[in-house]
Amino acid sequence: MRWTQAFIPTLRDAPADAEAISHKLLVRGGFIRQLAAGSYSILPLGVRVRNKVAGIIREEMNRIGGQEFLLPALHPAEIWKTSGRWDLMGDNLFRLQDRKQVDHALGMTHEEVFASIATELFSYRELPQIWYQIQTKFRDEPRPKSGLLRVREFTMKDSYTLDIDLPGIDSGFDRHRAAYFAIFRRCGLDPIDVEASSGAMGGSESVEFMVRSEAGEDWIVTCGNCGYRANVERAASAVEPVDDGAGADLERFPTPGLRTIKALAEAHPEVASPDRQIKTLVYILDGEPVLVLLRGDHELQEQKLMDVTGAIEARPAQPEEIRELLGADPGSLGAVGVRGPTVIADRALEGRKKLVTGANEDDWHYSGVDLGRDIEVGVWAELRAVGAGEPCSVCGRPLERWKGIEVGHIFKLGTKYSEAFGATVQDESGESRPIIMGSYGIGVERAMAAVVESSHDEGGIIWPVSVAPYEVVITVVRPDDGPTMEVAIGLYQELTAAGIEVLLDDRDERPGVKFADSELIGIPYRVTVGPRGVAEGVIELTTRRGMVKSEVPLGDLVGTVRAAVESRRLGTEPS
RNA sequence: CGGGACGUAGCGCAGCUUGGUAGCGCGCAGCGUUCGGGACGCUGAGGUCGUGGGUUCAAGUCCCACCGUCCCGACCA
Repeated sequence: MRWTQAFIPTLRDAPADAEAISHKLLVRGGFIRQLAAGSYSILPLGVRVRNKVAGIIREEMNRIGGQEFLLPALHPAEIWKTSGRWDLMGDNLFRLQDRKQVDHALGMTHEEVFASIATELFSYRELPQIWYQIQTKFRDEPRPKSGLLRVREFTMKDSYTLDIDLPGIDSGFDRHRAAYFAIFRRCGLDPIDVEASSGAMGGSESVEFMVRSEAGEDWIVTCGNCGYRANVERAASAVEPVDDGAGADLERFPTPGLRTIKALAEAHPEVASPDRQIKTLVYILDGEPVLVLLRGDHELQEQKLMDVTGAIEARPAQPEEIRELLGADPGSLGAVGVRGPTVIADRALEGRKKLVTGANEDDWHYSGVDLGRDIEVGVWAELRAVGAGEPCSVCGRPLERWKGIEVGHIFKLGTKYSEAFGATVQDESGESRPIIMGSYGIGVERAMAAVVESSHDEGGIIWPVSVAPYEVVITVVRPDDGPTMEVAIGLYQELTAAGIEVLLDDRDERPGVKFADSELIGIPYRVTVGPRGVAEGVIELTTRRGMVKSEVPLGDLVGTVRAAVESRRLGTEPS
C-alpha cells in the first residue's frame, strides 16, 4: 500500500484528558476514532491489527477442535427470559422493541443462542463439541472508559464447550486455558491466569487472563513465593491470629460524636484499636437487608458477599433504611442482640472476644463483645478485601497486589443453560442428560489495546510482527528523486512478492515527519531509502523495538527483512 | 446512579470574570524556497460558539433546562 493512497490520519494533538496511553496512541496513530461514549470506529490501520488478532484466535481455536459459527447480535427477548437473564442482567442488557412492540435484546453474550442450537444434539456420541464465533457484543456499561478497554460495543471471541460429564468439561476447560495462553503470547502479551468470581454468568469455576497494566481496572493478588494468584474479588489471605485473653462482660459505654472506626480508636486506644472493633455494614441483597461484620481495619469485598449469598444485586443500605432497621445511624451500628436480618461475618472475626461495636443507639457502643456469646452469626465467610503485604493463605509469604487488564475469561457453566433450553443427550445407558457447558471469552479490541499498553515508547506504538498492521514500512526520504524512488518501488515490489505486508511512505513530507509517523503507528521494521544510501548501495534497516539501526547492502535487503519478518510472524518468537 | 470538570473551525485550545465586529497553534488548498529526524514565506478556504428557552437595545460571554463528553466511586471481554 502506498501511504499517499491510504487513509492514515495521524495526529499531533490528542485529547488531553485521555487516561489510558493505548487510547491516546491508537487515536493519534489513526487506528480508531470515537463516535460516542464507548463506541469506536475502527479505521483501516486498526482493522488490519484486529484481523491479525482475530486470525491468531481463529488458528488456536481451530487447533483445539473449535468450529466457527456466526450468530445474530439481535436476539428475541424470549431466549433471555428462558434463561432467566432478561431480568437478571438489569441495565447492562441493551433492550429494544420492533415495530410490533415485541421485545428484543442486543446480545451481550451467547449462551442462550448456543444452548438453543445445542438442542439438535441427541447422543453422547456427538460430544464433546467446541463451538465458537468472533462477533459483536453489546453491553450498556455504566461507565465506558479508557478508549477500547471498556466500551459498549466490541468484538468478542466467545466459545462454548459441550460435554457429557465432568472429566469432559475439565478437558475442554484445560484446552481453552492452553489455547488462551498461546493466543495472548502470540499477540505479544504476557498473560497470567488467576482465580476469579463467576459473577452473573453462573457456574462453578472461573479463571481470568490478566495482563499487568496500570490502565487495568482489576486488582490482582499474587504470591511471589508459591505462585498463588487470584483476582481480589476472590483472593484470600491469612490473618495473624489475635490473642484476646480471657474475655470480658458486655458493657455499654457512651461515645458521643465518635462515628468512625478511627475516631473511636483514637478516643479509646486501650480498648478500641481498629483490630479490636467490629465494623458493621448494612447491605441490601436483592431487596433483603443483611448485616455484614468485618474487623475494624478490614474492607469489604462486595463480590465475595455476592458470591457467598448468591445475590444478584448488592448495594449499601441508605441511611433511612439503616435507621428503620436498627434504630441508629451509621457510626453506632452493631449486631449484638439483633434479630431478623441475617448476620454474615468475616472469618477474621471467628472466636474473637473483648471487641467493641456499636450499640444501635446513637453515641453508644458496647465493649467486651464476644462473637460466640453476644452475636448470632448466621454465616461465616471470607468477605474482606485482601491488601498488599498480607500473608499468603497458602504459604504465609507477603502477597503482592497489582492492576491488570482482563483480556480473557473462562467459565465452567454446568447445566444452567442446557437445562433451561432442554439441550439434552442420551448417555450410554439411554438416559437423557443435560449437556454440561463451559463458556470462554476474549475481548478482541481490548486485547489490541492491551498490546499497546504493554508495548510502546515515547515515539509511539511498538507492534509485535504478529499483529502489526504492516510488517515493513519503506520510508522514501526523497520521493521526488527519480533513482531513489525507483529503488524504493523495486524493494516494495520484491518484498510484496515475497508475501510481506509493506507500506510505502511515498508522501512528499520532510523526513522527520515520516520517521515520526512510522514510529507512532509502530511498524516493526523500517526500510529507509534515500539518495545518499542509494548512491552508496546501502539501505538503512531500523527495528522499531529499541530503534536499532543497521546498514544493509541493497542486494541483501529483501533477504534480511524477509528472514526477520518470517521468523516472528507467528508470534512464537519474541519480536 | 452519586461527586467533579468540560462543550468555541478537522484536531488542540484562548476569549466568558467586566455582554458590543469570533481568535491562536496545528492541519487543509494554491504558489515558491526547502528536504536523512516533526522546515519556511506569501495567499486562501473553513465556525448554527452543543441544543432549546430566558434576561438585554445587544449574548460565545449572564440565568434556566436539556443533550453530549471526560475524570473519580459500585459492574465486565
